[in-house]
Amino acid sequence: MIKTMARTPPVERLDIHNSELPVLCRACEARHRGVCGALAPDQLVKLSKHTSRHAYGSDEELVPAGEDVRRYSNILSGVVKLTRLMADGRQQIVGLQFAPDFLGRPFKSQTVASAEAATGVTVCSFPKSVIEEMVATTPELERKLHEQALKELDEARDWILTLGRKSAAEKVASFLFLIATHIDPEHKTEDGPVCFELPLKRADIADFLGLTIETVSRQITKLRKTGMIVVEHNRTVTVPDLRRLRDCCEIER
Amino acid sequence: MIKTMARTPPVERLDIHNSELPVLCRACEARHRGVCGALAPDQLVKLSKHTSRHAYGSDEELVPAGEDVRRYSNILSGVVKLTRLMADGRQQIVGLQFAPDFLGRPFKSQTVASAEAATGVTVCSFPKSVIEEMVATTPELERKLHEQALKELDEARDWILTLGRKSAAEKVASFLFLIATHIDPEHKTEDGPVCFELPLKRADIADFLGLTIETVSRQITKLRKTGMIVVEHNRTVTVPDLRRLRDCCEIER
DNA sequence: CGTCCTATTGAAATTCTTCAACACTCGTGG
DNA sequence: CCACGAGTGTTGAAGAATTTCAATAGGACG
Repeated sequence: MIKTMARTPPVERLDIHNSELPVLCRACEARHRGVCGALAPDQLVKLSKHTSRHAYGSDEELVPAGEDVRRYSNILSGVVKLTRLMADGRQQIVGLQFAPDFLGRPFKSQTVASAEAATGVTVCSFPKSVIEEMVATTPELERKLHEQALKELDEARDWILTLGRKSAAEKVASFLFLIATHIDPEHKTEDGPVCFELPLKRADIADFLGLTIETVSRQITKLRKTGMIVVEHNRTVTVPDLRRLRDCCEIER
Repeated sequence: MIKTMARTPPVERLDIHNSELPVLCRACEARHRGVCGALAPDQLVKLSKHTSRHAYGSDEELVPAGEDVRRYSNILSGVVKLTRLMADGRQQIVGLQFAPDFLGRPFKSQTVASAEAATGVTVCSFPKSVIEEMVATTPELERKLHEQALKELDEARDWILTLGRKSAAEKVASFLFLIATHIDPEHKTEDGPVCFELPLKRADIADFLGLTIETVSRQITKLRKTGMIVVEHNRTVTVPDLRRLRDCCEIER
């Protein structure tokens, strides 16, 4: 599970209104840091009437590409990959989303990318129409969605640099750094030691980095052998010194 | 040049109010298809009080990376490249913008990418503060900006696929196809013959595609020799059959 | 006419992919 | 309890794609 912002929930205000909130929303992360934070209690009540939770297993498709989408979602837990497919089967992950990100393309019923669960994923979903109605009357909601779009755009452009100009070694280091700094919402450090579960298998990492499985594997081995990371059970990664890993990414400016 | 929306300008309404419009805005493209389309005449008057036009030569910097930005702009003509630089000098273009795109990162004073003129560029610029004030009171303006952000996000993800999974030949074909379909706002065809000036020199194309100048040159030569394109004076490109070029991009889904 | 900038082309070097073999884990069922 | 297969990950060697280095050419401009 991952959070995108460090802000702590406004506890007192929450206590006051908690009884007015739908049961579903009371303990929900997205209520504070996600788009629902822009909604008033009565709006949440209205929304929750059409809301349902879903769980998906690894590699299950949440939103198929090219289909008419009628529902939007909030990611409650897990990691979602947005993937694009080419005619000959080549695949590329064009975005990763973590809780409590909003899932869906506002103002468009079709997306070229499909959304798949990378790990186990739970979402809270609601009809497009209800959200679009609320967007029209609640500027704060549009602001939230706008800000998420801008954040995703920033991230996409970061990734364009990585894909276009970095070597395989730097790509893998950049990926690990990305996960290390995104996987734990509280632990927003950029240095020191970190330990986490890789949310993606090698094939997904390869599709994210524009590499092959084998190259990813070799680069991970290299990072292991230089002590940059420690890997257990293929998925559990420990980074003894995050700053040293960061240096492998060659990011700057 | 690119359109953000398919909607045709409301001609009658324009005639009625034309005399109320600032002189600068009357003939402006951004007035209809850009963000200014969301503004009422009195807002345009207010904005135009703080507005100024600027012209930039090729490779001039419009917005430096990492600096505090106090002004936003509309691109009136020309092509702007958003570039990111790595510590060792490697460079990547993370986005291309055409008239009448909006230039600036709402809600943030710093950007990691710098904006440079790829061709000669003219912009209409205004203080950040004025726009942010108007955004707060004019939902249509935020909507426009939101939609542009989403459009740019879609384009960035298209490009992630190109960078991550396409061969050099497909990348160059994709770039030419992109330019061919974006350079002329009126001529929105996806097939038939097209002729245009390349807005980027080889070094820029390389930085956009994550390749070297030499590879770009070789791939262009290959496309020339197969009759896919005709090139004059290094910059003037004719595509006899746009659909055939599109097939070289291997896009799908 | 020389210089700078841009673009092209060739040959060698490097990086990454492809193909192939193998190892590990986890369930299932004999 | 072990064999089996599927899914996942690692490693090696050969091959292909792209980069690097180097040389050349053309145009614009003083």
